[in-house]
Amino acid sequence: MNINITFPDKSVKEYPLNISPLEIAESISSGLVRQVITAKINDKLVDLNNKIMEDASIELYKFDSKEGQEIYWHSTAHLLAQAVKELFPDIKVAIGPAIENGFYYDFDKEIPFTDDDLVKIEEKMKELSKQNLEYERKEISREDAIKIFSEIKEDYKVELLEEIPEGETISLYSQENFTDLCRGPHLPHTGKIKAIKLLKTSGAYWRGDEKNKMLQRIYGISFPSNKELKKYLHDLEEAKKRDHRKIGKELDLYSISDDIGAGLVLWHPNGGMMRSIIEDFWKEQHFKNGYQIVYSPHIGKSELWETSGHLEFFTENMYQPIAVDEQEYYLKPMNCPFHIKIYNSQKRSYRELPLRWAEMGTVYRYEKSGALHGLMRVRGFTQDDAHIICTPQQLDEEIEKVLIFSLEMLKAFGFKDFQIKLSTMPEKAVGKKEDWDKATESLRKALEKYEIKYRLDEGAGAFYGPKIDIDIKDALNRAWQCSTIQFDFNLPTRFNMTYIGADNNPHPPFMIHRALLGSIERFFGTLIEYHAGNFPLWLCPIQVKVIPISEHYEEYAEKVNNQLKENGIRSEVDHKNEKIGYKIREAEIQKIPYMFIVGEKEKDSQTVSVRRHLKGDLGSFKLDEIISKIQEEISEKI
RNA sequence: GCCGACAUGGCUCAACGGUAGAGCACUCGACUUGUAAUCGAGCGGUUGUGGGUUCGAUUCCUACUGUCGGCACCA
Repeated sequence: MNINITFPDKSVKEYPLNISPLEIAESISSGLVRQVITAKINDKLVDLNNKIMEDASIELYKFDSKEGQEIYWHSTAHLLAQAVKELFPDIKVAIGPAIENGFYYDFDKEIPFTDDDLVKIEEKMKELSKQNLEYERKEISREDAIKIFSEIKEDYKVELLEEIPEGETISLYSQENFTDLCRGPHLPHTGKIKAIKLLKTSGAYWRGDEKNKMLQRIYGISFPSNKELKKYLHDLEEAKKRDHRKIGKELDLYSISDDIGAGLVLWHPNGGMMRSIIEDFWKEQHFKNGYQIVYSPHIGKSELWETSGHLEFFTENMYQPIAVDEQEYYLKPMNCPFHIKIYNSQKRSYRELPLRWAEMGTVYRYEKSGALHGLMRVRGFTQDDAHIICTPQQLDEEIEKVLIFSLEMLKAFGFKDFQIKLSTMPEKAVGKKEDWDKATESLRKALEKYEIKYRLDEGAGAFYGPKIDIDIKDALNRAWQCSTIQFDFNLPTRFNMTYIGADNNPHPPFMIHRALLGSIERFFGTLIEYHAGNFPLWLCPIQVKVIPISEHYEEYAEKVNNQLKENGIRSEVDHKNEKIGYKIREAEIQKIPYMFIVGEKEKDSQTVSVRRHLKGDLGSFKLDEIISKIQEEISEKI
């Protein structure tokens, strides 16, 4: 008896009943047999030896697909666990999934793994992979599975099994004498795993809960060829060169000093210049978008933070109070209470709304030491904060406006690649359900109206309201939340905010917190990594370095420099008594976009020889000509 | 906060149970230079901080501080 197999291109071929995806691959090409990792039969991923018992659609996946990689890495995780169990029979295994880049496996081991252990484990994995051990699937009852894992004292597996709902298929995968609870599918055998690298170890809580035991995690990656592994490791090294902490030091942008305190940032003149440009642009854009600027102090009395609820809910993130005149003052962890106080300073009419109040507000939060990270996670930072206070009728329009504003802002700085998520009501929340629904709906509508791709994060909203967050990834692919648009159903009530409606009655307004860049510090960190320090011209602290060939041309160099300055271009003359090659090298390392080389020729013809960072010599230009070219580049923000 | 690793001049890094060395940077001198490092000399460190072991520690132990990689947190 035969069955019909439909391929992704809609072509249909006839095969004998009980044929496997691997056999189908064999019928196509030997190259495919070598490369195929998994198959989707009727939209379900299966092992390659899975028998097909009816007419079906098929899709074969190689390592170049997301599906293929996931299965490949997941199988490598099993191989890792097998190797670890062989070397350390007493440890217990927990879980080991594939992740975005590679895989990990968590183990319960009293003494953490050492670097030497890692080397040994990797060797063992390679040894096991050469043995072409088959990944065998077996479906069994829950009782039997619990029995099996209880006998071998794999408590974590038993715990997982006990939580699998009744009636669900339970499958085990074994290679040789190692058996793991797993949904699968897997590679046909370990021999498919050619190149393996264990990357790092770390502690990780069982089931991601701080209250649980800390397990030992091993991260790794694998590829079908050594060449791909090498490339991956090379790319990783390259990515590390874009680290804002490294570039921040090299370009003298900022520093963080132990003597001042962890997570407290010093902005050096170069970084300060960039920050000032960013802030000027920010302010200009806010005025254009109907915002008003407010300012508020860095500290406030304890009563304020009691009213706001921060002392109750946020206290472990706040610095200790300062006692003055029998009063306690706290450094502000947020700006909102101050903006609300401005609002409450007079009776508000619906005719005034919406109000959009923005502030570059510097806040202090006591972040846990382990959370600190360069500019990305600090203890003192300046939020580009704003609060929008409006009526329910104005909600949709305000959300749309702020969403578009925020995307335009990121685009102005060159960001094209970011992830947007919509977070909805968590289990513990304040405020009326109907307000939550209205607000969430408003956020969702705005995203959909502009066809913005987003991920729905159910239950991940703040306790006080739903939100849209925009994450930007750093050089090592770690996501950092920058923009955020959050509703607040907590503070307006706590501070009893109202406006007088057309009906002459007081009504509670809607309040939206939003930060477009997030914080200047974090945003600057992502900006550095995104551009690898090769900033768009308009942001560069020094745009042109005028480099005289020798001391004889310093006068002409100064003349050029002055003309650049008069035209609003940030320039400097290199007065060092060095050869031209040295000075160019230095300017290149400093990533200065334009170098004007001036010597005899240039002086005589009143020109400059232009070199562009990373591009090289552009030839000779009349000064006016290159100045207008640069001005154009600056105004276009490219 | 938790797990692990690490901490040497401004920077990058070396060395050692017997009180530290290189390159770059910086200063001075010579050279007067044509698109990624000219040569020479000099300056610069009580080896993160405190305690302990030792005849002697920067090296070994310990606590703290900080950094790095994860985990957790992220109003």
